[in-house]
Amino acid sequence: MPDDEGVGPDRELGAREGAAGPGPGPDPGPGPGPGRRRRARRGEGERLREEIVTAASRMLAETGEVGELSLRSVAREVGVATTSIYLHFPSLDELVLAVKTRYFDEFGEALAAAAGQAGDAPLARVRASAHRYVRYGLENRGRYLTMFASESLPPHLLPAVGFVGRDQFEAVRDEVAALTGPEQDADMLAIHLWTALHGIVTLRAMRPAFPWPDLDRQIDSLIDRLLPAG
Amino acid sequence: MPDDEGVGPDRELGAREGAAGPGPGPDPGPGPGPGRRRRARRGEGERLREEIVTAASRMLAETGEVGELSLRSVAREVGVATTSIYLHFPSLDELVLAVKTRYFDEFGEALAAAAGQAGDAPLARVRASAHRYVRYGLENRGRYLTMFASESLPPHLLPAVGFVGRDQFEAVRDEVAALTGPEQDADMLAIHLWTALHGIVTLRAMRPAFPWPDLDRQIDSLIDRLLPAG
DNA sequence: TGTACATCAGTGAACGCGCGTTCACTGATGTAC
DNA sequence: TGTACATCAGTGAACGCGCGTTCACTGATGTAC
Repeated sequence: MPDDEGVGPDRELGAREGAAGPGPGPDPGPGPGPGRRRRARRGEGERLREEIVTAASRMLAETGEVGELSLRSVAREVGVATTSIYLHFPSLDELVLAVKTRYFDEFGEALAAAAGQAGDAPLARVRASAHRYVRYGLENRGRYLTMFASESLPPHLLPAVGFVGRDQFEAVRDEVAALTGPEQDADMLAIHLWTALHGIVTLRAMRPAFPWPDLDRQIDSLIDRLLPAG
Repeated sequence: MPDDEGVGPDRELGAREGAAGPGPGPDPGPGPGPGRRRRARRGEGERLREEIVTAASRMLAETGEVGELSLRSVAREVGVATTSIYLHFPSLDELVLAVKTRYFDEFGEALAAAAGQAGDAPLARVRASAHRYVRYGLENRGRYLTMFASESLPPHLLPAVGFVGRDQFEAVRDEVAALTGPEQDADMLAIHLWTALHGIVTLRAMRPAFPWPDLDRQIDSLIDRLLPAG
């Protein structure tokens, strides 16, 4: 047995009532059923916090509609009393902020990975980042809309965040700057590219009935136009 | 007095209780007060429909959040019983559709007017359209978001609309096609321009804290890059 | 010219629902003595 | 080793609110006779 820091077995997340279930029913599943959730031990209250963020993240990834998320629906999804959310988040806004933070982290990692796999050639890295940006946004529509469709955070929370999405912009800008060299206005070019990619994701998401061209061809054509041939 | 098409005096929209108000109070203003709304005469029931669309349009223009609009809040704004909305719209979705239709009409007119004022030179017309597109979107944030932030219409209504925004795209495309000539892929170029302009509007609206460059400079720079010089 | 009646335009009470928030409570886990 | 107690993690009933939707009703306007 490897060193487990004294954490016993059967310690998986979201575990509810062990072998000593109350009834003969084979469905002790989710929902506010008769069996209470097995409470975390002292010092492990953060486990519920993690479950809450995960559930809210899953729900927002599906709908992308921040306004449709409710405290009660998250509690239901986790299988916990509504009031238990308050143990970890003072309001729904703070929960949404935690979810957004996670989304941006994951998105940033995906972009960095794409550039990393593309090797060292600047143009290849820009292309890879751009394709990954759009593909990620379209494949994770709910996540992307939650990140960018509205700030939907109360003003007092914004300073803590800076402005979200900056990392995503800077990832693109660094690639562009490496590609075009110092004599070009890399900031302006990167803004062109970022806003254009954002427009592609959101318009395709909102107008699926439009006769869009092939996605890869569209992105390549855009880059050919926007960035000086290198 | 110019020819007024026989429409009598005192026929303004939203008129409520004339000189014969019930009480001495100087405030027969909005809200479900004691005085009932003066009912329209026979055959003029469409007047209320117009008032409802206007009120909903005003409310969505302020917030841009379709999900926050409720039947009851619209009725309150108009100063009418909630159930009266049903006299003209079978559901909130149909009302929102009517508002969107109006928004797109107005937006299309603004774009056409901008191109018209720019004269006959293709490049000048493209520039004018592009600047007007972005400026309109930013100055009418709520309208623009209502038009483009989500379809937010039930599937059975979509076929009736085609897809909204097509006129706006085609206005841009026609200008681009006139500018670049037949040997270029005008559709692709117009899509680049449309998605980029859309990205500029929505990202600026959602991320006001970002250090954006001067708007006109950004748009001109974008056009210089996207469209073949000439 | 007078009167009964249909219809048009709109009202208002009532329903059940999901919501955020509050409050007092529970009961296992760990700690002090 | 045993026991009283504090605390941590979570429950569940209750509140008032705005919502969409239903239903029976009202009452002025216009029309038929």
